[in-house]
Amino acid sequence: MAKLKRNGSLNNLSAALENYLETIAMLKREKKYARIGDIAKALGVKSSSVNVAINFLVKNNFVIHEKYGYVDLTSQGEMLALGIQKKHDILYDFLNKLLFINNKTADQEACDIEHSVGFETVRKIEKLHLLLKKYFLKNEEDLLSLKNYLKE
Amino acid sequence: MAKLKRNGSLNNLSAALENYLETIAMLKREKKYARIGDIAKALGVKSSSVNVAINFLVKNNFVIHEKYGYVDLTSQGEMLALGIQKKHDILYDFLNKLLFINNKTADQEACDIEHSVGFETVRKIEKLHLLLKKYFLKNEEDLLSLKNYLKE
DNA sequence: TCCAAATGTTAGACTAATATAAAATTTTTA
DNA sequence: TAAAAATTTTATATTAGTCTAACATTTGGA
Repeated sequence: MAKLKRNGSLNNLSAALENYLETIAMLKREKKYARIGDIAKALGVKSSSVNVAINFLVKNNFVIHEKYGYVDLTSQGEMLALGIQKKHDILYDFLNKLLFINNKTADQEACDIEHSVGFETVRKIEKLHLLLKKYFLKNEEDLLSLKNYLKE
Repeated sequence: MAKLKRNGSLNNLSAALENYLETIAMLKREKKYARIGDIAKALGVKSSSVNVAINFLVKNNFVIHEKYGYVDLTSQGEMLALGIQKKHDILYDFLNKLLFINNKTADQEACDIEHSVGFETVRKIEKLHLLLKKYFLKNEEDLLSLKNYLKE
Protein backbone atom coordinates (compact mmCIF):
# COMPACT_ATOMS: atom_id res chain seq x y z
CA MET A 1 0.00 0.00 0.00
CA ALA A 2 1.25 3.44 -0.89
CA LYS A 3 1.94 5.42 2.24
CA LEU A 4 1.79 9.17 2.44
CA LYS A 5 3.90 11.21 4.79
CA ARG A 6 3.44 14.75 5.88
CA ASN A 7 5.51 17.24 3.96
CA GLY A 8 6.42 20.40 5.75
CA SER A 9 4.86 22.28 8.60
CA LEU A 10 1.32 21.94 9.85
CA ASN A 11 -1.41 22.76 7.34
CA ASN A 12 0.89 22.42 4.39
CA LEU A 13 -0.77 19.77 2.29
CA SER A 14 -0.19 18.81 -1.31
CA ALA A 15 -2.64 19.89 -3.98
CA ALA A 16 -4.07 16.36 -4.14
CA LEU A 17 -4.70 16.24 -0.39
CA GLU A 18 -6.21 19.73 -0.37
CA ASN A 19 -8.59 18.55 -3.07
CA TYR A 20 -9.65 15.62 -0.90
CA LEU A 21 -10.46 18.02 1.96
CA GLU A 22 -12.27 20.39 -0.36
CA THR A 23 -14.33 17.55 -1.79
CA ILE A 24 -15.30 16.27 1.64
CA ALA A 25 -16.48 19.75 2.61
CA MET A 26 -18.43 20.07 -0.64
CA LEU A 27 -20.14 16.70 -0.15
CA LYS A 28 -21.06 17.54 3.42
CA ARG A 29 -22.54 20.82 2.21
CA GLU A 30 -24.52 19.22 -0.60
CA LYS A 31 -25.42 15.80 0.80
CA LYS A 32 -24.88 16.21 4.54
CA TYR A 33 -22.31 13.40 4.57
CA ALA A 34 -19.32 12.05 2.70
CA ARG A 35 -18.52 8.42 2.09
CA ILE A 36 -15.41 6.95 0.52
CA GLY A 37 -17.29 6.14 -2.65
CA ASP A 38 -18.78 9.64 -2.95
CA ILE A 39 -15.35 11.18 -2.70
CA ALA A 40 -13.96 8.77 -5.28
CA LYS A 41 -16.77 9.57 -7.69
CA ALA A 42 -16.46 13.33 -7.19
CA LEU A 43 -12.73 13.28 -7.84
CA GLY A 44 -12.75 10.64 -10.55
CA VAL A 45 -10.38 8.26 -8.75
CA LYS A 46 -10.76 4.77 -7.32
CA SER A 47 -11.98 4.26 -3.78
CA SER A 48 -8.73 2.52 -2.92
CA SER A 49 -6.90 5.74 -3.72
CA VAL A 50 -9.31 7.65 -1.51
CA ASN A 51 -8.58 5.23 1.33
CA VAL A 52 -4.87 5.91 1.18
CA ALA A 53 -5.46 9.65 1.31
CA ILE A 54 -8.08 9.47 4.06
CA ASN A 55 -5.81 7.33 6.22
CA PHE A 56 -3.16 10.00 5.95
CA LEU A 57 -5.61 12.79 6.71
CA VAL A 58 -6.91 10.86 9.74
CA LYS A 59 -3.40 10.32 11.03
CA ASN A 60 -2.73 14.04 10.75
CA ASN A 61 -5.96 15.18 12.30
CA PHE A 62 -7.71 16.70 9.34
CA VAL A 63 -10.51 14.17 9.15
CA ILE A 64 -12.29 11.55 11.23
CA HIS A 65 -13.21 8.19 9.77
CA GLU A 66 -14.40 4.98 11.31
CA LYS A 67 -14.00 1.88 9.21
CA TYR A 68 -16.80 1.36 6.72
CA GLY A 69 -18.43 4.54 7.99
CA TYR A 70 -18.71 8.22 7.12
CA VAL A 71 -15.82 10.60 6.64
CA ASP A 72 -15.95 13.85 8.56
CA LEU A 73 -13.73 16.90 8.99
CA THR A 74 -12.03 17.82 12.25
CA SER A 75 -12.11 21.50 13.16
CA GLN A 76 -8.61 21.81 11.73
CA GLY A 77 -9.72 20.14 8.50
CA GLU A 78 -12.84 22.27 8.39
CA MET A 79 -10.83 25.46 8.73
CA LEU A 80 -8.43 24.49 6.01
CA ALA A 81 -11.23 23.38 3.68
CA LEU A 82 -13.00 26.70 4.14
CA GLY A 83 -9.88 28.58 3.11
CA ILE A 84 -9.39 26.48 0.01
CA GLN A 85 -13.00 26.87 -1.07
CA LYS A 86 -12.81 30.61 -0.55
CA LYS A 87 -9.76 30.75 -2.82
CA HIS A 88 -11.57 28.64 -5.37
CA ASP A 89 -14.66 30.84 -5.39
CA ILE A 90 -12.70 34.07 -5.75
CA LEU A 91 -10.57 32.68 -8.56
CA TYR A 92 -13.57 31.21 -10.32
CA ASP A 93 -15.43 34.50 -10.22
CA PHE A 94 -12.43 36.40 -11.47
CA LEU A 95 -11.96 34.04 -14.40
CA ASN A 96 -15.60 33.52 -15.25
CA LYS A 97 -17.34 36.78 -14.36
CA LEU A 98 -14.59 39.25 -15.17
CA LEU A 99 -12.53 37.53 -17.87
CA PHE A 100 -15.43 35.58 -19.36
CA ILE A 101 -13.66 32.25 -19.33
CA ASN A 102 -16.29 29.52 -19.80
CA ASN A 103 -17.63 27.78 -16.70
CA LYS A 104 -15.84 24.49 -17.11
CA THR A 105 -12.43 25.94 -17.91
CA ALA A 106 -12.75 28.56 -15.18
CA ASP A 107 -13.54 25.84 -12.65
CA GLN A 108 -10.63 23.66 -13.75
CA GLU A 109 -8.15 26.51 -13.75
CA ALA A 110 -9.39 27.84 -10.41
CA CYS A 111 -8.94 24.34 -9.01
CA ASP A 112 -5.31 24.25 -10.12
CA ILE A 113 -4.41 27.82 -9.21
CA GLU A 114 -5.97 27.64 -5.75
CA HIS A 115 -3.14 25.38 -4.55
CA SER A 116 -0.39 27.54 -5.99
CA VAL A 117 -1.18 31.00 -4.75
CA GLY A 118 -1.17 32.47 -1.27
CA PHE A 119 -3.98 34.24 0.49
CA GLU A 120 -2.43 37.63 -0.14
CA THR A 121 -2.65 37.15 -3.87
CA VAL A 122 -6.18 35.82 -3.80
CA ARG A 123 -7.36 38.59 -1.53
CA LYS A 124 -5.87 41.17 -3.87
CA ILE A 125 -7.52 39.56 -6.88
CA GLU A 126 -10.81 39.75 -5.03
CA LYS A 127 -10.28 43.40 -4.15
CA LEU A 128 -9.35 44.27 -7.72
CA HIS A 129 -12.46 42.53 -8.98
CA LEU A 130 -14.63 44.39 -6.45
CA LEU A 131 -13.06 47.71 -7.35
CA LEU A 132 -13.72 47.20 -11.03
CA LYS A 133 -17.31 46.16 -10.40
CA LYS A 134 -17.91 49.13 -8.17
CA TYR A 135 -16.45 51.87 -10.32
CA PHE A 136 -16.10 50.70 -13.88
CA LEU A 137 -18.57 47.93 -14.46
CA LYS A 138 -21.76 49.40 -13.16
CA ASN A 139 -24.16 48.10 -15.74
CA GLU A 140 -24.66 45.43 -18.39
CA GLU A 141 -23.29 47.69 -21.08
CA ASP A 142 -19.96 48.19 -19.34
CA LEU A 143 -19.64 44.44 -18.86
CA LEU A 144 -20.44 43.80 -22.50
CA SER A 145 -17.86 46.23 -23.76
CA LEU A 146 -15.24 44.68 -21.48
CA LYS A 147 -16.18 41.30 -22.86
CA ASN A 148 -15.74 42.55 -26.40
CA TYR A 149 -12.46 44.24 -25.61
CA LEU A 150 -11.09 41.02 -24.08
CA LYS A 151 -12.30 39.02 -27.03
CA GLU A 152 -10.33 41.39 -29.26
CA MET B 1 16.91 4.72 -13.52
CA ALA B 2 13.50 6.33 -13.51
CA LYS B 3 12.14 6.48 -17.00
CA LEU B 4 9.71 9.08 -18.23
CA LYS B 5 7.09 8.32 -20.81
CA ARG B 6 5.10 10.70 -22.92
CA ASN B 7 1.65 11.40 -21.64
CA GLY B 8 -0.89 12.52 -24.16
CA SER B 9 -0.70 14.33 -27.46
CA LEU B 10 2.20 16.31 -28.81
CA ASN B 11 3.19 19.40 -26.88
CA ASN B 12 1.48 18.31 -23.73
CA LEU B 13 4.27 18.18 -21.19
CA SER B 14 4.11 18.05 -17.41
CA ALA B 15 4.84 21.16 -15.38
CA ALA B 16 8.27 19.77 -14.48
CA LEU B 17 9.20 19.17 -18.11
CA GLU B 18 7.91 22.58 -19.16
CA ASN B 19 10.17 24.07 -16.51
CA TYR B 20 13.15 22.25 -17.98
CA LEU B 21 12.40 23.70 -21.40
CA GLU B 22 11.86 27.15 -19.95
CA THR B 23 15.15 26.96 -18.07
CA ILE B 24 17.09 25.88 -21.13
CA ALA B 25 15.66 28.82 -23.07
CA MET B 26 16.52 31.19 -20.23
CA LEU B 27 20.11 29.94 -20.02
CA LYS B 28 20.57 30.23 -23.75
CA ARG B 29 19.29 33.78 -23.58
CA GLU B 30 21.51 34.76 -20.67
CA LYS B 31 24.66 32.70 -21.25
CA LYS B 32 24.37 31.65 -24.89
CA TYR B 33 24.43 27.96 -23.93
CA ALA B 34 22.97 25.48 -21.45
CA ARG B 35 24.84 22.60 -19.86
CA ILE B 36 23.40 19.88 -17.65
CA GLY B 37 24.99 21.45 -14.58
CA ASP B 38 23.62 24.91 -15.36
CA ILE B 39 20.13 23.54 -15.66
CA ALA B 40 20.50 21.62 -12.40
CA LYS B 41 21.72 24.72 -10.59
CA ALA B 42 19.00 26.94 -12.03
CA LEU B 43 16.26 24.52 -11.01
CA GLY B 44 17.77 23.42 -7.70
CA VAL B 45 17.87 19.73 -8.57
CA LYS B 46 20.70 17.24 -9.06
CA SER B 47 22.29 16.78 -12.45
CA SER B 48 21.20 13.15 -12.48
CA SER B 49 17.60 14.34 -12.39
CA VAL B 50 18.30 16.71 -15.25
CA ASN B 51 19.69 13.81 -17.25
CA VAL B 52 16.52 11.80 -16.92
CA ALA B 53 14.42 14.73 -18.08
CA ILE B 54 16.73 15.67 -20.93
CA ASN B 55 16.79 12.11 -22.21
CA PHE B 56 13.03 12.20 -22.38
CA LEU B 57 12.97 15.58 -24.10
CA VAL B 58 15.55 14.38 -26.63
CA LYS B 59 13.54 11.27 -27.35
CA ASN B 60 10.49 13.40 -28.00
CA ASN B 61 12.20 16.01 -30.12
CA PHE B 62 12.11 19.00 -27.85
CA VAL B 63 15.86 19.24 -27.29
CA ILE B 64 19.15 18.12 -28.78
CA HIS B 65 21.95 16.81 -26.60
CA GLU B 66 25.15 14.97 -27.34
CA LYS B 67 26.78 13.21 -24.45
CA TYR B 68 28.94 15.46 -22.29
CA GLY B 69 28.04 18.39 -24.52
CA TYR B 70 25.64 21.31 -24.67
CA VAL B 71 21.86 21.08 -24.50
CA ASP B 72 19.94 22.89 -27.20
CA LEU B 73 16.32 23.34 -28.20
CA THR B 74 14.79 21.97 -31.38
CA SER B 75 12.44 24.30 -33.20
CA GLN B 76 9.54 22.48 -31.55
CA GLY B 77 11.15 22.95 -28.14
CA GLU B 78 11.94 26.56 -28.90
CA MET B 79 8.36 27.29 -29.84
CA LEU B 80 6.97 25.68 -26.72
CA ALA B 81 9.52 27.43 -24.50
CA LEU B 82 8.59 30.80 -25.97
CA GLY B 83 4.95 30.25 -25.14
CA ILE B 84 5.71 29.25 -21.57
CA GLN B 85 7.97 32.23 -21.02
CA LYS B 86 5.36 34.56 -22.42
CA LYS B 87 2.81 33.18 -19.96
CA HIS B 88 5.29 33.59 -17.16
CA ASP B 89 6.08 37.20 -18.01
CA ILE B 90 2.44 38.21 -18.29
CA LEU B 91 1.53 36.53 -15.01
CA TYR B 92 4.55 37.96 -13.25
CA ASP B 93 3.71 41.49 -14.37
CA PHE B 94 0.10 41.09 -13.35
CA LEU B 95 1.05 39.89 -9.88
CA ASN B 96 3.99 42.18 -9.29
CA LYS B 97 3.17 45.39 -11.15
CA LEU B 98 -0.58 45.47 -10.74
CA LEU B 99 -1.22 43.58 -7.49
CA PHE B 100 2.06 44.55 -5.85
CA ILE B 101 3.02 41.03 -4.84
CA ASN B 102 6.72 41.02 -3.97
CA ASN B 103 9.19 39.94 -6.64
CA LYS B 104 10.06 36.57 -5.24
CA THR B 105 6.51 35.47 -4.49
CA ALA B 106 5.25 36.82 -7.82
CA ASP B 107 7.91 34.82 -9.63
CA GLN B 108 7.14 31.62 -7.72
CA GLU B 109 3.41 31.94 -8.20
CA ALA B 110 3.74 32.84 -11.89
CA CYS B 111 5.91 29.76 -12.28
CA ASP B 112 3.20 27.54 -10.82
CA ILE B 113 0.25 29.18 -12.52
CA GLU B 114 1.85 29.22 -15.97
CA HIS B 115 1.42 25.45 -16.26
CA SER B 116 -2.20 25.47 -15.13
CA VAL B 117 -3.81 28.09 -17.29
CA GLY B 118 -4.46 28.21 -21.01
CA PHE B 119 -3.41 30.88 -23.45
CA GLU B 120 -6.88 32.35 -23.55
CA THR B 121 -6.80 33.11 -19.85
CA VAL B 122 -3.30 34.54 -19.94
CA ARG B 123 -4.07 36.67 -22.96
CA LYS B 124 -7.13 38.07 -21.21
CA ILE B 125 -5.17 38.82 -18.07
CA GLU B 126 -2.69 40.68 -20.23
CA LYS B 127 -5.44 42.66 -21.93
CA LEU B 128 -7.07 43.54 -18.65
CA HIS B 129 -3.74 44.75 -17.30
CA LEU B 130 -3.15 46.84 -20.42
CA LEU B 131 -6.62 48.32 -20.24
CA LEU B 132 -6.15 49.36 -16.64
CA LYS B 133 -2.77 50.89 -17.34
CA LYS B 134 -4.10 52.77 -20.30
CA TYR B 135 -7.21 54.25 -18.77
CA PHE B 136 -7.04 54.11 -15.02
CA LEU B 137 -3.42 54.01 -14.00
CA LYS B 138 -1.93 56.83 -15.97
CA ASN B 139 0.45 58.20 -13.37
CA GLU B 140 2.32 57.36 -10.19
CA GLU B 141 -0.47 58.69 -8.04
CA ASP B 142 -3.08 56.35 -9.52
CA LEU B 143 -0.75 53.41 -8.97
CA LEU B 144 -0.10 54.41 -5.39
CA SER B 145 -3.76 54.70 -4.55
CA LEU B 146 -4.41 51.28 -6.09
CA LYS B 147 -1.57 49.90 -4.00
CA ASN B 148 -3.10 51.37 -0.85
CA TYR B 149 -6.56 50.14 -1.72
CA LEU B 150 -5.25 46.60 -2.25
CA LYS B 151 -3.29 46.77 0.96
CA GLU B 152 -6.55 47.66 2.72
C1' DT C 1 51.31 16.06 -21.30
C1' DC C 2 49.23 13.84 -17.81
C1' DC C 3 46.76 13.61 -13.61
C1' DA C 4 43.39 15.85 -10.51
C1' DA C 5 39.30 18.31 -10.31
C1' DA C 6 35.12 19.28 -12.39
C1' DT C 7 31.41 17.76 -14.91
C1' DG C 8 28.25 14.39 -16.78
C1' DT C 9 26.08 9.65 -16.86
C1' DT C 10 24.10 5.44 -15.09
C1' DA C 11 22.09 2.36 -11.78
C1' DG C 12 19.31 1.72 -8.09
C1' DA C 13 16.23 3.41 -4.47
C1' DC C 14 12.51 6.30 -2.59
C1' DT C 15 8.04 9.06 -2.32
C1' DA C 16 3.43 10.67 -3.71
C1' DA C 17 -0.35 9.53 -6.07
C1' DT C 18 -2.58 6.69 -8.53
C1' DA C 19 -4.45 1.82 -10.19
C1' DT C 20 -5.97 -3.32 -10.08
C1' DA C 21 -7.39 -7.34 -7.80
C1' DA C 22 -8.98 -9.66 -4.06
C1' DA C 23 -10.54 -9.95 0.71
C1' DA C 24 -13.62 -8.04 4.30
C1' DT C 25 -17.70 -5.88 5.64
C1' DT C 26 -22.19 -3.87 5.18
C1' DT C 27 -26.57 -3.39 2.87
C1' DT C 28 -30.29 -4.99 0.10
C1' DT C 29 -33.66 -8.07 -1.32
C1' DA C 30 -35.91 -12.32 -2.50
C1' DT D 1 -32.77 -14.05 7.26
C1' DA D 2 -29.49 -15.92 4.20
C1' DA D 3 -27.53 -15.15 -0.27
C1' DA D 4 -26.42 -11.60 -3.62
C1' DA D 5 -24.98 -7.00 -4.46
C1' DA D 6 -22.60 -3.03 -3.16
C1' DT D 7 -19.07 -0.83 -0.70
C1' DT D 8 -14.76 -0.48 1.71
C1' DT D 9 -10.25 -2.09 2.83
C1' DT D 10 -5.86 -4.25 1.97
C1' DA D 11 -2.03 -5.74 -0.69
C1' DT D 12 0.54 -5.10 -4.52
C1' DA D 13 1.92 -2.61 -8.82
C1' DT D 14 2.90 1.48 -11.75
C1' DT D 15 4.48 6.07 -13.00
C1' DA D 16 6.79 10.66 -12.62
C1' DG D 17 10.14 12.88 -10.50
C1' DT D 18 13.51 13.07 -7.47
C1' DC D 19 17.83 11.43 -4.81
C1' DT D 20 22.55 9.07 -3.69
C1' DA D 21 26.46 6.73 -4.99
C1' DA D 22 29.44 4.90 -8.24
C1' DC D 23 31.39 5.28 -12.66
C1' DA D 24 32.88 7.82 -17.10
C1' DT D 25 34.54 11.70 -19.55
C1' DT D 26 36.44 16.16 -20.17
C1' DT D 27 39.32 20.01 -18.92
C1' DG D 28 42.93 22.68 -17.01
C1' DG D 29 47.05 23.48 -14.25
C1' DA D 30 51.68 21.86 -12.62
